[in-house]
Amino acid sequence: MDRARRPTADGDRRRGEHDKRRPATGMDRASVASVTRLSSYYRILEEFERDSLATTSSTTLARRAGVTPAQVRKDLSFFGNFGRRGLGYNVSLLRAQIGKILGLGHRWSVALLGAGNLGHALFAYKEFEKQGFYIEHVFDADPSKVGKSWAGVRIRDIGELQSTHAHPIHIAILAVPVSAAQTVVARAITAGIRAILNFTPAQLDVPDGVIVRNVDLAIAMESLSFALVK
Amino acid sequence: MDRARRPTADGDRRRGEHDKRRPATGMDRASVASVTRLSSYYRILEEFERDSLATTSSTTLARRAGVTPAQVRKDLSFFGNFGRRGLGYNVSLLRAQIGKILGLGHRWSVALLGAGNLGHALFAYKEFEKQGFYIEHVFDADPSKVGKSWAGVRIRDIGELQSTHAHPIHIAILAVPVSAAQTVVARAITAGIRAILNFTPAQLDVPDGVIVRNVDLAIAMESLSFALVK
DNA sequence: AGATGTGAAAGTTTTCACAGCC
DNA sequence: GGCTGTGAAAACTTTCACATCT
Repeated sequence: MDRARRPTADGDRRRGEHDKRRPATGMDRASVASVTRLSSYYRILEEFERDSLATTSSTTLARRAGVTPAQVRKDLSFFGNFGRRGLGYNVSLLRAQIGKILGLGHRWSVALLGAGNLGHALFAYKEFEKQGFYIEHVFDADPSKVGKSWAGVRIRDIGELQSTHAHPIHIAILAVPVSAAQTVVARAITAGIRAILNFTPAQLDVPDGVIVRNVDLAIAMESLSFALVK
Repeated sequence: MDRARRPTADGDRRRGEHDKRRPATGMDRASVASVTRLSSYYRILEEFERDSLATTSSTTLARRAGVTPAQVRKDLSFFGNFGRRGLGYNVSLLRAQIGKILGLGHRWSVALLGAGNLGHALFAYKEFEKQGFYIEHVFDADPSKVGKSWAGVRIRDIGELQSTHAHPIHIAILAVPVSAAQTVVARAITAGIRAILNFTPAQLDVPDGVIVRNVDLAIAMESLSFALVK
């Protein structure tokens, strides 16, 4: 099978791999780093909106996000012209536009794979629902967990992942032991899931068209110890 | 106070900010991305060692890590010449050398700030101790939690963070509510902590010389929804 | 032959600097 | 004067390709 070739260790992925020769839009030109920054602008704008600020500028936004004003403008320019020269940006309009870019208008159905400690913490994590990510399915392999419920969601056997679901599952959160990671991911893909947030240290092997973002906690820690020791 | 200027939203940081005009060593030339990859090579080498492989090559390592062989060699070249031309790398030697680069020889003393759901999951996360990160302190502001113990570690009031400690705390894991993030971080810094793994969505304001790595779970999720919707 | 280590080339991202608009 | 949007320059990262060693 033809498999994705080159995800960076921390979950980035180069672009331009399977261009269909459409004219390049902002979608294609913006890097993962740029999209990550959009998320942080979005958070800041939510806050500005709560504080009833009507307008803002790339300078203000940049200071809060810890980047340069030029970077803010460049990031936004990949997707359109959202500001007005001389005036800046309308806070709620810009927030809405970024939200649309990030796909935050949708209600995303998420499956949690692995109901251990980490799985439970992620299940309880409030920020996900705020942004439209609903963990509506929980799967685990441990018979002592299967059948129990978390906040009304029944934990089902991981084998049931591939059974037909009334509604499609958009995203899987992978929080199983590293030894089970590849097997479980293969099942998720068979079940039609095309986006995976991977909390295991495993380097997942997925077919083209499936998106993986790695959150490796130990690696993040090691980048700190590297900085401390250097 | 003079403050750190430009961490990228996902925790990267440009180099070359306060060069002391020493000749550039690998430590300075290697990017955060490169160090992240070193961590993943380290994991793979541990596995090779368990499988009793004596030697390996940049090609083998690269395939497993999902990068190119040239990248493996370049990453390593920032820190030294660990291989032998024509022969490849000695698995255990290379693992040891990378471990040293990453500061994995040490026993790092870690304080967990915030004993909520996420904090508990991180406390229980096995990979940390395997790499030398020991969560020896847990702090929380909630009086109903203070005084309880997790696996022999007593949860203390966050106010005690600044009391003198017999042994220094090297790293703080920040898992408090976002509203408390900046206050708690200021205390951690007063207590002498210079490295922070930040699980809150807050953009932390820290003095120069303090290292922050952000793990923003909602942002990781948003980068998936962006890819799904585009 | 087979592999590393590394300058140089290619590619990507960030910053600069300024035209254009309010 | 203030601020955006953007080509061009600078900086940085990855890949190439080959000298060098076993």
